[in-house]
Amino acid sequence: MSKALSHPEAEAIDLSAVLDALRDPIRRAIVLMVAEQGEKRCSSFLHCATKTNLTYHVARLREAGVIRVRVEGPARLITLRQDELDRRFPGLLPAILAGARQDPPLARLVESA
Amino acid sequence: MSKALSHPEAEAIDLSAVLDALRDPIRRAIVLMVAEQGEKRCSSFLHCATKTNLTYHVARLREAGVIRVRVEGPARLITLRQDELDRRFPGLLPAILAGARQDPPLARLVESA
DNA sequence: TCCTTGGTCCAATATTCTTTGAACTAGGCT
DNA sequence: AGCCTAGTTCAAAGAATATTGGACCAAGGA
Repeated sequence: MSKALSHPEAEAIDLSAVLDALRDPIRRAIVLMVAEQGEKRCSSFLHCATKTNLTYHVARLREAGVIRVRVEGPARLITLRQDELDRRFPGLLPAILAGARQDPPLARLVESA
Repeated sequence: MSKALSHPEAEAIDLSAVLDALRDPIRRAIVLMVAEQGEKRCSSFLHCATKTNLTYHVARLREAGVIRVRVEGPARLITLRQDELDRRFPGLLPAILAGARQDPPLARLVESA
């Protein structure tokens, strides 16, 4: 039986956890790319970090409530919890995404995916 | 001769550094209180942490570009770099402050100051 | 001058976060 | 079955953060 990936409820999303999740450039790159291109699989980010390390970063984003991960066959598909997040912390995610877009090295990471 | 406290230029403020600074509840309490009550001295926050520890947290906020610290006699006076921050990352600080206000334990910290 | 107030600085510890390799599992294809 | 793809798990090592105590310093008042 496959383990159910745990996601916090929308109302339980914690500000410290979200800021903590988004303070890392690799994690911001993942989030930015999903924001711009929609659902992505983990392997789309192998140019950012090793496989093991990606598992770690994706788990942090998921546990913070920033992304949702669903299992489809052998792959994990990642989406942004944009609406839920914006209801809980209005304006926060858009502001951070805008900041991420201004960052050339980060934008380059997103390009190269 | 008194050391000149270093503050990053407005354009040099880094998103990772800002999120890093604001991910800590003690630091958010400091920022929230200065946002609501205007200029404050370090000692206003002694109920949040020890003296030494406050020096540390205040330095992190300053080095991230979130607050400005000026020396007046024996005291350090703290203000928010609200306008500069909002020009660099529009909407970010307001969103985080709004989130902080929703947080009962944090709001209680601000009350008790 | 001595004392108090308001903080700083340093060094040590504790904790937490990040990264890695090696071994593993689960699904799907042939 | 055997193999590949996609990703997980674990343990260990390394790096960064947080917290504390003790000594210190500078300004201002008695």
